Amino acid sequence: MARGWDLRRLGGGGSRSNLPAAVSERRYDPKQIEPKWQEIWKRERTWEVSNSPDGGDGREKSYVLEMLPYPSGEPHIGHLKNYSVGDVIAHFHRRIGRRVLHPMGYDAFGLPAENNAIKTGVHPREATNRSIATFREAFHRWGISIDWSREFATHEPSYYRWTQWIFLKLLERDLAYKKTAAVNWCPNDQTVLANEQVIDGRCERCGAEVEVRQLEQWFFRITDYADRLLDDLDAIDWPTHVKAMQRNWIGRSEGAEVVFRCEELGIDYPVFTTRPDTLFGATFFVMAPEHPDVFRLAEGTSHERAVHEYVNRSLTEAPELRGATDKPKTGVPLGRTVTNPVTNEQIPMFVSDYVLMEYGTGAIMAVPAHDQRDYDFAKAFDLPIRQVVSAGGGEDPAASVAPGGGEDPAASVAAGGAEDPAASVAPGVGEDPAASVAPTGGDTDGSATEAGAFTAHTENEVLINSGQFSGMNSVEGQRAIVEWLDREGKGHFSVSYKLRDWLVSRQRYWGCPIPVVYCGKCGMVPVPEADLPVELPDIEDYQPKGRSPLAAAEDWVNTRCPQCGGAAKRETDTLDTFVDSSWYYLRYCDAHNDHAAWDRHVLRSWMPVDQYIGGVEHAILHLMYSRFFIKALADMELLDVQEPFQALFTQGMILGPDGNKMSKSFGNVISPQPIVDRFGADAARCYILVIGPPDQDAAWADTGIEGVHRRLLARLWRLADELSDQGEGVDQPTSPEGDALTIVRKANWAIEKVTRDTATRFAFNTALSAIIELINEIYRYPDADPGARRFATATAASLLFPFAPHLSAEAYEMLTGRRVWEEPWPDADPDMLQAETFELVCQVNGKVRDRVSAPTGAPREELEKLCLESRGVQMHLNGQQVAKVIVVPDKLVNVVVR
RNA sequence: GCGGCUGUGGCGGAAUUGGUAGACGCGCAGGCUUCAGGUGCCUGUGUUCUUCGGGACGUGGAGGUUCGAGUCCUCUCAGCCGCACCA
Repeated sequence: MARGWDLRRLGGGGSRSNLPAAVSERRYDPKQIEPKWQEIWKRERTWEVSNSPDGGDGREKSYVLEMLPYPSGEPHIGHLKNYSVGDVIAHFHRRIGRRVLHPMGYDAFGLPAENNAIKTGVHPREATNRSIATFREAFHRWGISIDWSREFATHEPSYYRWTQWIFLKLLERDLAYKKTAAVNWCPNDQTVLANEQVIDGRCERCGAEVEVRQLEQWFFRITDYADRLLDDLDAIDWPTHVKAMQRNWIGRSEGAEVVFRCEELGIDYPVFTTRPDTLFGATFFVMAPEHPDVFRLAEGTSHERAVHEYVNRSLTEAPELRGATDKPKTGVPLGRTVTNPVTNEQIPMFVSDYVLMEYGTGAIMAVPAHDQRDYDFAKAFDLPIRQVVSAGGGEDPAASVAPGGGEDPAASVAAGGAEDPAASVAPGVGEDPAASVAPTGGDTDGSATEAGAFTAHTENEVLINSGQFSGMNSVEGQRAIVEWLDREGKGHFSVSYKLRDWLVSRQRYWGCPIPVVYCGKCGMVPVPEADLPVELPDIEDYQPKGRSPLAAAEDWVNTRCPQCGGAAKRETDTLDTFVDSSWYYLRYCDAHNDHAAWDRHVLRSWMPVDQYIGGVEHAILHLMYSRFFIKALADMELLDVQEPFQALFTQGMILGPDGNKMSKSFGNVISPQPIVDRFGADAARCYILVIGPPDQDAAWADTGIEGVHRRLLARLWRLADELSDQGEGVDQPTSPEGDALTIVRKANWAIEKVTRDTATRFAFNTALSAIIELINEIYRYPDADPGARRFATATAASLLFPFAPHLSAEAYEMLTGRRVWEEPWPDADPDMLQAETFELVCQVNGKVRDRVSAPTGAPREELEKLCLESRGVQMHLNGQQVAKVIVVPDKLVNVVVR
């Protein structure tokens, strides 16, 4: 230390004192600083927090959690961002006096390790444990403040024992069940997939085209919770787009179930509709190709053969081709009719692939006048189209649709007469089939009317051609029709969901075994809790062959029935890894409990997670499954919260320097480790946070990290070094003057700014900018009172701690000998937040014409006078009459002239 | 088609409740220190006109409200994300 100081003296030569630092041999060296503090934190277990009952020391709890990492190879830059954001929040909460739980673990089961095992023969456990070691090492080197005492991985028997226990609890409650169903099969990964894991007809993981197979599989009854999953979104502090995605996925629609009877076969076919008000317009009936009754219906009719051909073609068609919304409608008649329950008309039945078996009842009533898809089908098959709802009722219909209805064909239709100016307003409808018929179809005799196929569903709509219901608006009509159907036993109100039950079994090895056995006498028998865990055996051959590789482990498969003691076989499917990660945050609360998954009282002291941080890619799967688990477990009175994650923050992606998503194929992958090696963890963390709002995507730029290193970290270090022996205390000087006052004010401004940006907005980019501004200000006045500079520098170090913990700890220690994380978060001195003068903005007609210095808190009259007298304002008034003067105290004066 | 989001200098981005547009960083230009430097330090940097006083224009576009609009309202254009033949 002494040597460095001497060199500075020599080089400084007594001129401006910002020079000495420049010639110093001592430099900011993260390679020295970072390991030093990491060692201290590890040795002293600084970030551990206890569950002891007296731990209730009056401090408010805060559970800060980043999403469980899947350890594969090395961590990437997205991990660095995720844990940097989380660590800022964890540190900040500690510094403002909360008891913070900030744990870490690993999502250790899963396909990549297993696929690697198939290729290389290395046991998935071995590869996974290696990756875990690499991740753990990285988190240490990044200086993330983790309570390591609670660490675990989901592939450890001491963890999955409880995953199995939860499975049994769900089974007990009939929330886990087995059924044969059409499921998504990935031919590449040789396993089934959950609905949520199929993207555009392809496997989310490997991209292979998914096949549909009829298989017996395990499901969790998440649909029982659809309404609660939907409603409780209102009570949690999540980004709107994530809530929107969940709502969308749950896909609740209200409507009615209406029964259409096939008299010839004497079978009732219920359909679901959201538009029971259009029931009089149902002129035909369509079933999905997968509907179990299609062959039976067609049997003995002249269409039997055509139906077989059509269905077979549909079932073998590639899902994404079949799902294309723009392809022409196809289908064949079934040769049967059903009765429209309100008109008693016999309407023809069809089979068509635009009807989905998975939604509703797999059959629909088709209302071509008011549904685009049905309309397209009716046109293709020359079926009757009957308008039963009229937009706008008696008054000029155009009025209700005209604004913004340009691209809406209804506008031209509703306008009725072609003379109506509104009709000509609708551009670009020429290519729409409806448009060509619209002008003549405007009259309401019902025969040729294909109007309204696209009308919005509003209270202005009125039912027509609907018997006793004609004249009601469509909202009234819906209710009246369904009530009538209900009385007649032909229908009732109903709710439908897009959400399906969660398919949890996988025909793969590297996952949590499902704890049931199959006994010839007793059937399916759950493994008793006392016998858990059912341990995953080691096997020779990982190759999937359409069934789990576990099926070949005969010693393991063959077992005794827990009930009768007879020969039995184990379930060989394993659980979807999303099951493992649906409850891990509970285990952290009580990680070492070996007689229960958790203690309910301990859980009560930590749950829910106060701040969850992760990527949007988990907006549906992981987050929905976890919410389901919590609700189910709460219903079993095993815990006391209704939602796992009270607040959610979704961080944006770090893109490659070229602005593209980082990927090997673009060759734009930035790996965090070389960055940390070169600039240090503090610089890497700060750069990732200063680059922009953390919830937005941002492209990596090497020059940016150099900026942070230079302007923020190295300069703070130099200030601390320079000031370390220029005094003792770092308290705010009692009555600073001149430059010292300026510096002290800036420090207080920064305290206020950093606190607000960090606590309420997650605006870490502007918080860091404020610290840079403070450092710039200390630099700007090298000759100011060292006491003021020491105070400001210590303040900067203190504020920077959540972002750059190593350097901050070092700088703070250089100045004070104390540990910055043991200091309370600084409080801004209100007296220092306002100067005695401010720059008054002088405007004429809203344009800035001058700026003059004015005393803070000056009365309006004085400000008005100052403004009117200012040179710039005088120049622009030149004799015009002042109409009005607006005064905003301590800010501006606007002179309005005519 | 439905739902959600974003448009601000050469670049990333600031701007709290309607009140100085462009904080901070990068880049660029000039200067100082240095044997030298890709280090450090200082100054300047929206566009444009200028008689060097200053003026005009400027937040995707067009209107509107207001003394005053990046911010509020209406319409519109572009891009991104999610879902999608969901009855």
